Amino acid sequence: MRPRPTLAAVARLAGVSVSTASLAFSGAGPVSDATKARVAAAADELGYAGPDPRAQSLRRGRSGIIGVVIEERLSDAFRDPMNIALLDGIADVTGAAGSGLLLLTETGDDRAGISSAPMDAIILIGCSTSLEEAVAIVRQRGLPIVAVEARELEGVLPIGLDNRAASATGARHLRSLGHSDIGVVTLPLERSHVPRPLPADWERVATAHTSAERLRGVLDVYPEARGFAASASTIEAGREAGLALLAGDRATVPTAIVAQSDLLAIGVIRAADEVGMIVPGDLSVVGFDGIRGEVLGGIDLTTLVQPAVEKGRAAGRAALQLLDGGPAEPADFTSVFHPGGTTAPPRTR
Amino acid sequence: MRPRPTLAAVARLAGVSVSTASLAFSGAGPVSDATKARVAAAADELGYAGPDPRAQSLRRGRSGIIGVVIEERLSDAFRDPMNIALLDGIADVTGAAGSGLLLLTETGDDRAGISSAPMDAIILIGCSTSLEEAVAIVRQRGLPIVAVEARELEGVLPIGLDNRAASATGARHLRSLGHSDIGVVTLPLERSHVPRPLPADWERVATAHTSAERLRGVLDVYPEARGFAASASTIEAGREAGLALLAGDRATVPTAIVAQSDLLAIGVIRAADEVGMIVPGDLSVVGFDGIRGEVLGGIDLTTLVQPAVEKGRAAGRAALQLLDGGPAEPADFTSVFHPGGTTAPPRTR
DNA sequence: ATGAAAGCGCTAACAA
DNA sequence: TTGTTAGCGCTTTCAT
Repeated sequence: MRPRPTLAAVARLAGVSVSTASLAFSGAGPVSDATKARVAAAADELGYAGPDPRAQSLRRGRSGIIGVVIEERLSDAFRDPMNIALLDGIADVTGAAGSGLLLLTETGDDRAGISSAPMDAIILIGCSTSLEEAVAIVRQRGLPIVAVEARELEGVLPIGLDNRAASATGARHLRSLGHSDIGVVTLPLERSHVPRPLPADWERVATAHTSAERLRGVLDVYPEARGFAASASTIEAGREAGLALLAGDRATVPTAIVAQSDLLAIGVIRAADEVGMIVPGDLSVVGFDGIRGEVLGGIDLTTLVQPAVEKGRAAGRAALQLLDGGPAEPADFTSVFHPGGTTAPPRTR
Repeated sequence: MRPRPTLAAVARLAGVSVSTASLAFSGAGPVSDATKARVAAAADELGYAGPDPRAQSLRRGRSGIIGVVIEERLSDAFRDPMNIALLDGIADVTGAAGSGLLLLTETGDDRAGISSAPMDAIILIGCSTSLEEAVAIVRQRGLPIVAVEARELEGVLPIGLDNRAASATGARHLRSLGHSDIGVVTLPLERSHVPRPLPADWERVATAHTSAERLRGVLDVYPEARGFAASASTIEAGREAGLALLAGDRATVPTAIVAQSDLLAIGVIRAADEVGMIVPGDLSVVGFDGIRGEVLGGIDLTTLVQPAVEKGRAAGRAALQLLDGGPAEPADFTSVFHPGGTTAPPRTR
């Protein structure tokens, strides 16, 4: 691997000044065609691959990179279709603008990336259980910050979702069907993703904004709902939580369960199946997200459909606007209630 | 957003030279504790967030970023669990080394990223249908290149998989069961991912290395096998391909199908189901990959299990070694045949 | 239309 | 232990 030729070398060979060569390269600017051609020839001969992005970054004060911070390990994060949709939406916008996406995970003490990777802006997704620290670091660096579904935070542009209202809608649907005893399976509420019954002081310990909001929405309608916090947004975690809520005498068990994600809902349905309960005959189940495809196994889930890709696009757009120095539009998305086949009136007993 | 303070400013405030401040910051180097403290205090007062990564990149000639090139849109790429596993393996190694992963897609004319993003090395994954161009660009830039399951290419460090041999193993399994008429559902073979029967001149038009190798493996055992090229590695594409191969009179239809991915295999099984064929009674199905989890829907697929995460780790390690200037170890992985419940002797007819 | 010069913020020699 | 110096490769005034 030869040392990479520099623009200076090209200029020298072409017999022009460095600045002229630079202009000739960028295409724009007043350069005679003859000169342009000579520069091109020289570049070709030397195998010049274009301006060094590192030098460009320094000179222009821009790296062309947008960081995306994900809380978990990639394999976990990508297990949830919502994250993928979100990322896809972001990539859609930023890719079109010529910016690359730098994937940063926040696992362990791996603050390295977030505190020192070259980036022009940062988008925080799915990292609600440890927002503060990330934000503190990034803010110190003076980078524009966009956060998807995070608690309002000084200097952070929010991309929101109507988690509380939408969840309340789902709950009211159950109420209108006649359910009076329901359970909630929440997404992880705190940093320590330990599955466990919802503690009484959850409001105090909860650091995950999305989970808390969705929970509040349900409690708005069913203040007495019992809850169980799942360990992750996976089918397996949902199943576990479902088994926990459905354990015991049939008469003492909830007649409906609101799950905070569709994957959790599928897990709950599976749990119901395992304990011999029919959905929706014996148990109604409501999800959240509106995922499509294979994982559903043909189930028409009653759920709240959120515009995940659009959310991603908005986040990407906001990041681009912020780093352009312009004011960015905070966005607020609305979920749509989808009445599916997993809810029905409770069996009279 | 104030202009970001520079190291020079910190040094001035602390009353030391810039180089001393630099050393004090990096922790290493001989600096008195008193000085260190003063520098720290100054940094604190100014809100200095550490060295500017852009300047560091230029000075050190390293950006700390490793590019990962994916052929398709993210949403497509992430639909295949193998890609996620691969990425996870890569992230595992590179993350530990403090390098970030820059996600680059190769969609459309978006060569921007790959030709000008700041990176120290690049890993090509799942982009076998348009390898050459990508490699040409990157090689020009003088970046170390690692390619996963790609055709041997000058200056590209290969991370291989025994695609041909493993596929042959799967085929021989079918032969030993007594099958004589089999079909193959291949992954996309060319750039234009159009689903269609395998053309006679596939060897000439195929640009996808993995698909071609797996196909050769099957043809080594069944030279007469009929093929159908799927449009992607998805269940739906597999179903489509399956329906195509299983159309027509039961007597003229293959008794076994080798699918080049597990997702395709599941699709084929679904197709079989739709045309009223029982797996494995009426039709044996072999997959490739060894995915686990929900998508399988409880099916114990006969397949070839590849070490995807390990492959990713090897790719990450290789990239790191290359950019350290050291020689890197090409790696070659082996798939393990897993005899599952989707293959059986053909029904006598 | 072209050239000269001044840094972007940092680090790594080398000197003191 | 600390300071001085010289760039990394490029872009952007400003002058010609």
